[in-house]
Amino acid sequence: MARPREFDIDDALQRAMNVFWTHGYDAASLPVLLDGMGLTRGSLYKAFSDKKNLFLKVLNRYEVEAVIPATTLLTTGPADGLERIKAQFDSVIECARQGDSRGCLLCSSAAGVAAVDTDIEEIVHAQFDLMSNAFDVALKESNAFCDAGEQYRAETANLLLSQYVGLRILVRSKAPLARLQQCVKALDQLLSVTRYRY
Amino acid sequence: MARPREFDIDDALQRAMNVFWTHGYDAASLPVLLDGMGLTRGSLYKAFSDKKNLFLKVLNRYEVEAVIPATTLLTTGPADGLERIKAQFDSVIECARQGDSRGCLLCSSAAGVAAVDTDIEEIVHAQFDLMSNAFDVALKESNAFCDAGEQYRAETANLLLSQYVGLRILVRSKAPLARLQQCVKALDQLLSVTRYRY
DNA sequence: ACAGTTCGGAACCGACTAGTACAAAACACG
DNA sequence: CGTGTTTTGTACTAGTCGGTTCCGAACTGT
Repeated sequence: MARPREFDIDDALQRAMNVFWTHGYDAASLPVLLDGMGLTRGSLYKAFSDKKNLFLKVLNRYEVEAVIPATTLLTTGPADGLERIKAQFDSVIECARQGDSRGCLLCSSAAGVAAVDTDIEEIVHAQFDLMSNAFDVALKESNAFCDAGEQYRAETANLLLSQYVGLRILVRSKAPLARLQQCVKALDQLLSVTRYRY
Repeated sequence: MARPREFDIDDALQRAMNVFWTHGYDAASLPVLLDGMGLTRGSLYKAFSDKKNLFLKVLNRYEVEAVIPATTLLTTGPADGLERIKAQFDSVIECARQGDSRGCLLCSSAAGVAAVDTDIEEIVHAQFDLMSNAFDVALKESNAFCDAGEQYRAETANLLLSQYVGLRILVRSKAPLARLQQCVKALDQLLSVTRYRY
């Protein structure tokens, strides 16, 4: 009945995510987006209404693409929960070591456009919640924290969240790799020390 | 010999800092800046060449106005270094509690414009260094860490830096106060636990 | 083959951007 | 009281922003 769309809407979203990820919301102008997504203005507005709506869809995709995998890595797996947490932070370092200084779309958005737009702010909060809860589960499934009180675990989970955010921001600001590695090493040590409390 | 400037250049810089602090670099458009600074286009360009240069001057002022005071609070004072660190984080919470969700100009810039412009990136790195060193001094002057190795202290200092950055970003993203408080409480506890290692 | 839709592409929109040019106003000095 | 110098405010530039409109092309169901 109608002419079919010439591009895959999911591919386009994927490319849009990469553009926003590297440039940030503001710096990702329409021409930059269109170029990166490989389509024209008309197609974009037909498929995604406007830039902000596109970004909202991208944020949801980022949740599926990046946040959920991270949380499942934290909440499942045979190893001790503390090992999973360390693995999580190690993977951040590994990204930076390979020259990827984009950081985390979620964290960067939190500092930028999320401070202005409430719709975006809401999504950011929700995804921070996911991360915090995942950290909490990992702590619960660790030898060091399994016997800790619920309150104490929740607090530590939020500590890990803010630690994660801070590290990601440092990555994006192109902080020297040594500094990033020191952060993670200190975190490992601090968490290991706590083990002996219980 | 000539007409004197009608505004105090330091006052203007102060106001500019506030504008950048609340809006961020990109969102602080010329009209917004001019309005906030209380002067006109001609005067601004006469005194500060252009927007980026103004921002560089503002960042330096932020160092004097906010970073240096924070570092002196960390490096001097009668109390134990660990208490100073806790006080530092508590003051961040107190800011947020009073409804100031601007966060930290330095941290927000790290996530935003510093990722694009190398001049800004440089200043951000330098100020992160100041903070990191200040944390290091505070650790050195604490009962818990005074006997720790230099390496271990440096690592912990960077942990505190990234923790600080993350917390500030969470504040700017208007994360619920409870989450912020939990972060700091967990940090306090974790640092207190480490005391018993030495 | 044809009607009915939806596509992609480009021209166009007003608003806004950072930055410049210039004339008038305001002071200091002789 | 000029005169020279600098600041001031405003008009203006050239370009970009996100977003709309329009039309011919391309495809589908009948």
